[in-house]
Amino acid sequence: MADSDNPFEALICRLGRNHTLSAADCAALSALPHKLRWLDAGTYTVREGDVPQVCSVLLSGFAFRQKITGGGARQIIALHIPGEALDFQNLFLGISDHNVQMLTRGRVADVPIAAFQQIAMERPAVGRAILVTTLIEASIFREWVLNVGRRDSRSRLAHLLCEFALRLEAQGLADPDRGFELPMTQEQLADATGLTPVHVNRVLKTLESEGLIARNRRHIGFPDWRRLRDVGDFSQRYLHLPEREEHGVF
Amino acid sequence: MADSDNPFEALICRLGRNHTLSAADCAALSALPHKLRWLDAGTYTVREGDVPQVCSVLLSGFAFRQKITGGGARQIIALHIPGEALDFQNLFLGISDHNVQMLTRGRVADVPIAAFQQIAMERPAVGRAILVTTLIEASIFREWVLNVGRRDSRSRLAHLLCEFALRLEAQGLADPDRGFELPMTQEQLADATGLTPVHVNRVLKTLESEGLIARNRRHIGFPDWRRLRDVGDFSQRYLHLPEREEHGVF
DNA sequence: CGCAGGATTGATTGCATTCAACGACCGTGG
DNA sequence: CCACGGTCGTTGAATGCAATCAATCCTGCG
Repeated sequence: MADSDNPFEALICRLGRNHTLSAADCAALSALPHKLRWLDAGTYTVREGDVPQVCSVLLSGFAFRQKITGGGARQIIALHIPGEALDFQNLFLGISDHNVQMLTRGRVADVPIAAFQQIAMERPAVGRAILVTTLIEASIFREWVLNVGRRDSRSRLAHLLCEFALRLEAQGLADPDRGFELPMTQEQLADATGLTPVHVNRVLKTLESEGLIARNRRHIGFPDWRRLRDVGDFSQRYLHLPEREEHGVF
Repeated sequence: MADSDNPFEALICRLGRNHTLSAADCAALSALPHKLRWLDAGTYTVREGDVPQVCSVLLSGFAFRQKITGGGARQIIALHIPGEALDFQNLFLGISDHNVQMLTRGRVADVPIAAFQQIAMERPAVGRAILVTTLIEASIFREWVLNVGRRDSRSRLAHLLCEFALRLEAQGLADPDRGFELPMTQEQLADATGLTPVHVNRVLKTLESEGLIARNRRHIGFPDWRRLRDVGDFSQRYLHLPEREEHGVF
């Protein structure tokens, strides 16, 4: 292991967010065998059709899931932020039905699938935490079906920005007051929203001109979170974030 | 219990499809406490915002998941056929983030959530079978994001029909050679594909005139399955059906 | 018979796409 | 240091797919 710090700290925090883990559970998670790797943007961690042998845990940087149509059109299905495991979806399924790729350069810890399966079966609380995490991912998939199926371009983008901001905040990776660095090109935004890059560009400019977002290169600010949230028809219920008092700004 | 037959037979068969269950596991499932109910088309089994107390198992008829935008547009997220549990997605999540509704009149067995949680925690094989089932549902959500996000109307509808046909067949509920009875209005098809009812009507007529489907009221036949599959850009990998020889017709 | 829900058809509109070009930024290498 | 190439972002004009609006047609049913 390259560093003294526990690389699974963020993951444990993430898993513990929706289901309490004992100290022993956390220790077992920390002791998972793994290999650390740096991956460049665009690197695949899972390919459709493969039978994954390891489950990568994202330590830094960002990743995404995508599928491609026969015609070559790409749809981004989900975004992943540090602290999330990239492969729970494939843990028990065998052949992968989609691709997982790095959005930016970042570091991952590759854990053998068998090790995750074992810990999930031997430690009910961990198994349950993993199940809950995958269920939340499924909830996000559902919201994306709605987003892409029934919202107009303006709402779609606003919704995507809201989701990303809130998830970053929940993981302690961004202070929404200051906005965040959106690690995506407009082409990737297009693939995530089912639009074209050109149209994404126009909609972003619209949102900016309306004072709903502030842009500085890839940095996105939220001058009027409430209104952006309304435009994006955004309700955070589907993220199943733990209970807490209303956030000041959000 | 109203009838002598085991109402969970189809569910057990379904759960066992992707993960072997012991006789004891099956017996435990069969012994789940439950109440049988007949539900009319349109009846909700879960409502967004509710904390479900029971998990309904669909015994006959069809059901679907849906979400509504603030503007009132509805998106159908998934379809459910007999033998499927309607609420694994909410089993461990608390507040439901979407609605589940009957598509047709049908019969369900309501099982207390706690009973399902208990059996899942006490019987690792059952827990794993439930996990795998929810992962497959998630895989279907992903494919729907792609379908709605990146396919044109013709492909979307063709894809939907292919999926439904294959799932019915896998559950032994339809013989694809003879087609099947599609339990949806064109408006519901529209909500499932992110289109308008009017456009669904036109696309269906196109598919029919091209010889890709045969229609007789709600009955859909497949005069040229291969071509329909191609038009729908359909690959059954994402359904994670158990391995077996290629189907004669499909 | 008449009603109601769903299916069908036509005419028109509009949102997003497509095609094409240009511009801005950045790292690289001469 | 600056020219160069590549990626990404921006803009304009034209096109097109699906939406919208509005009737009309079926068909089962009370």
